[in-house]
Amino acid sequence: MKKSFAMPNLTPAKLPAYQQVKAFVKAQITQGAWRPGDAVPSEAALQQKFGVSRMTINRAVKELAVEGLVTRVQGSGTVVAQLHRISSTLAVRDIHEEVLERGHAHSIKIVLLETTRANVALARILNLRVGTRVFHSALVHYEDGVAIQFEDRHVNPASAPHYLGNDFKAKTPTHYLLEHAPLTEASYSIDASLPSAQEAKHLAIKRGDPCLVMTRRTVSGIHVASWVRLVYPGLRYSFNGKFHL
Amino acid sequence: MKKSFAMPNLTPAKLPAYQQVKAFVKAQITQGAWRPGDAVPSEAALQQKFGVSRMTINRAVKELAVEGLVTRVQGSGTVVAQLHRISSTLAVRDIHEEVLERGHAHSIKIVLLETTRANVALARILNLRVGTRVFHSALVHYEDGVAIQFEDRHVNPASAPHYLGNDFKAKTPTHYLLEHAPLTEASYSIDASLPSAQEAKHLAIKRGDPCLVMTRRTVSGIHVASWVRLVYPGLRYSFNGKFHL
DNA sequence: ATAGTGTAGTTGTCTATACAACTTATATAA
DNA sequence: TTATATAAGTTGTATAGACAACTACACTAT
Repeated sequence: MKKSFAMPNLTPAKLPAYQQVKAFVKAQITQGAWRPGDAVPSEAALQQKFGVSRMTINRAVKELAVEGLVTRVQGSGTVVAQLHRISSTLAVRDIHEEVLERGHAHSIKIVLLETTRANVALARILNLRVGTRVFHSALVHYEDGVAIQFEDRHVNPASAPHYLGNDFKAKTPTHYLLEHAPLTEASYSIDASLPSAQEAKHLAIKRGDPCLVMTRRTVSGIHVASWVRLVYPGLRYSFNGKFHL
Repeated sequence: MKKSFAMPNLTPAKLPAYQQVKAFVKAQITQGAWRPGDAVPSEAALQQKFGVSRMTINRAVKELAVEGLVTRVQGSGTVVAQLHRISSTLAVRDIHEEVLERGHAHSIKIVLLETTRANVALARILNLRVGTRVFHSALVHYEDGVAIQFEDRHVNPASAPHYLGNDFKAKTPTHYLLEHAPLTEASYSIDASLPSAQEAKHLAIKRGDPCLVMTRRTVSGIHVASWVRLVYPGLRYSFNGKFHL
């Protein structure tokens, strides 16, 4: 007899013990019974209450701490966290895949591919000496023929010496770099600003149309691998996120 | 003798075993020895290698999975994750505290406080019937006298029946709502757009100056608690995030 | 008053073991 | 060929216990 027949399991299965403990604590916080700053019962107390081992309680509360619902201090205790966080994971990922996932066609126009030399500002960003050779690429990404992103990127040759040899029509810069320069660190900034004349032209928008601009600096090992400015037409694009207890 | 004298502890203390395991796996990924899609050794294999109990290995790899570096499938195994994530935690927090943390003075100007009735769009957002009473507040936040945020908020009376009775000069809407309507769910969207005439006036910017706009919808228990539009002058404000392996 | 000591309570780490749940590949039977 | 069953391997959950590390507080000696 197939197990799936014997146990249709239409009713949700009993939750693991540690999940039940988590759910209980969450409920107290959600319903306002325990307010920010209030003490959460000690592991020993919860162990008594639920009749499970301390390791199980520890796992539950530790996970809640990772999720930011409670704050733990060794030797002192656990309290309900002061602020609820929207944990939004921003993926450093290939826009090619993003577009395909939406069921649309992705295409690229190459605007510029060159080797140039770092000026003062770029040298500081990439942590290089002024005048060092750096690669420079600029391209436009289209979703179903509509321009959605202007990508202006500078790459440190020490991280990806054959960057310019890539066929960007087949493999995006992001894809190439994730392959050839494993990411160890990244920082980004999201601004609103107006496009440059070049950006406006390639995105087919007016100079006065606001844009979302993400600048991102990625580190691979000991080198700053790349610095990129991604310009999105503000009227066609937004960053979204969600959070739930 | 004080312990801090006896043990200056200038050399970093020996890491816990699970941290060492995590560091090892991270290093393999960082250095490119294990590439996305590659299999990570089984817990049994790592247990052999490090000579620790399986629980310790399990903790290490499980945490790496939470951090998004590896993907685990019960019964199958662990593989290096395909895409590295920028884990940026966006805090739903009081701008009052934010400003104070920067060592600046925070002040508020109340633009509008009223009770109104939900139109079709607002009713759908707040999950109410058209015509239901809702609270409406609009205010400007200043940092050292400079306008940094225009806050336009609609609140569901079912979640915070005494919202309008709050002294907003003393307690911001965010603060009040976090206290009176514990957050259970939130979703947000970040756009670039131009300010309305009213927003431009209160933020002391030009109609053509781009703005970062965050719209946020918060849920408390069974009710949609509030919907808010936060307008930041794009030339003075940005959202930042960081990620590291 | 001040500094140090001790103690109880709390969280952090780790072990050795056990069984459950699931995947994959192989062997077997219809 | 097509199901079905079996087995081996892997991760998920849970236990009971132990010791370490740290905090907070009361107490003591100076």
